[in-house]
Amino acid sequence: MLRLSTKGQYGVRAMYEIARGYPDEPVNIKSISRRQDVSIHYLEQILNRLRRAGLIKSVKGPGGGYLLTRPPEEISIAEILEELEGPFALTSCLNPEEGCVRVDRCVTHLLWKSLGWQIESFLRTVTLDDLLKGFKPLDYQTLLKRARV
Amino acid sequence: MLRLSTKGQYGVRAMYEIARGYPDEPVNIKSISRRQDVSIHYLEQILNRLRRAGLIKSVKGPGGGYLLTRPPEEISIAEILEELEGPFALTSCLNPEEGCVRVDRCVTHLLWKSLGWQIESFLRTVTLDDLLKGFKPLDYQTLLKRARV
DNA sequence: AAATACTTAACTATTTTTGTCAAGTATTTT
DNA sequence: AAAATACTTGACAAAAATAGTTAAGTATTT
Ligand code: FES
Ligand code: FES
Repeated sequence: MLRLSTKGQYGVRAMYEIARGYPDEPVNIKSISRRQDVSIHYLEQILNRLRRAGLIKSVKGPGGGYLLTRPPEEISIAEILEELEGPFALTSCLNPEEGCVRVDRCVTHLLWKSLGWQIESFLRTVTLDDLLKGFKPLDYQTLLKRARV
Repeated sequence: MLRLSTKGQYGVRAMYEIARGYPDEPVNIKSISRRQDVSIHYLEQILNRLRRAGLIKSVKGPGGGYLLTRPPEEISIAEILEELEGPFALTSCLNPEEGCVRVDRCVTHLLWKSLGWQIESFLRTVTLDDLLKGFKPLDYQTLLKRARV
C-alpha cells in the first residue's frame, strides 16, 4: 500500500551517487547504472528531469557526468521526489488541479491531508548529506525528534 | 506521489457509514452507495473483503445490511487499509514476499522502512470512533502528540 | 578525427487500478 | 409457498499508470 514508484526510488539513489562527487567530480551515468543496478536508458530519463528542475547540471565530453548544483545538505529527499512524482497528495481530491466537490462533507479528507503533511514534513528533514553520512533512523522516537523540529 | 487507491479510500468511507449503525442497526449497501457516491457493485467487492477479514458481518433478508464486529473505537484506519491494500511497504524491497538482494548495501532501504513505520503508526492511532466524532487533526503538532503515544 | 558522454522524443510491454456484469444464495415477511 | 430484500461470488474488461526500450541525435574534450 502507498507504494513509491521505481522512478522515485532510482532517482534518490542516483542523486546519492552524484552527491558523492560533490563539489567537483562529475559522475557519469554508466557508473551510476553499475553501482545502483539501474538501466542506463531509464536513468537518462530520470536525470533529465532532475537536470531540467535545476537539481543537477551536466558536464559533457570525456570525464563528464553530472554534478549537484547545491550542497548535499541543502537538497532534501522531498525535493527529489516532488520533481519526479509530483506533489504530495495522497488522493486526487487533494490535488489542486483535480479537486473534489465532496470536500466539505467528506469525513476522511482531513485525515488524508494530515497524513500527507506528515510524510512531506519528514522527507523535508532528510537530506542527501544524511544519506552520505549513513543516516540510519533506528526507531520511531528518533524519527519523531527529527520531525518535531 | 504515494497515492492511496480508491479501493482503500472507499473502504474507509464505507466503514464509517457502517460504524454509524453500531451496534445493532445493519446498514445496507444501497444506502452506503448513496451517501458516499460509490457504485454498488464496487462496494460489494470491497465489503466482501472486509467481511472475509472479519471486520464486518452481514445480515441477510429485508432490513439486512452490514454491522461492525467490534466497537468503532477498536477498529483503526490502518487495519482497514491493510485488508484492502496489503501491508505497509513503500517499496517492493520491503515486502516480505518479494525481498531484495541489495538490502545490505542499499543507502535508502532504512529510509523507506522508517517512513513506512511512521505512516503505519499514525494510522493505527486513528479509529472509526475518531471519524464518528469528527476528528479533525488541525496541525502537525497535534498529529505528533497522537503519534507519540 | 575519435572517443566520451549527455539529449530528446517516440514507442511499447506489463501491471495495476477501477470498475462492470451476470448469475447466483440466503433470509424474512406476507 | 411466494415475493421481496439483500448479500455473495467469480469472471471479465476498459483505462491509466508504471517501467522501461529504441533510435537518432548533439556537445565537448583529447
Ligand atoms: S471524496 Fe473528495 S474529499 Fe473526500
Ligand atoms: S534496492 Fe532493494 S533495498 Fe534498496
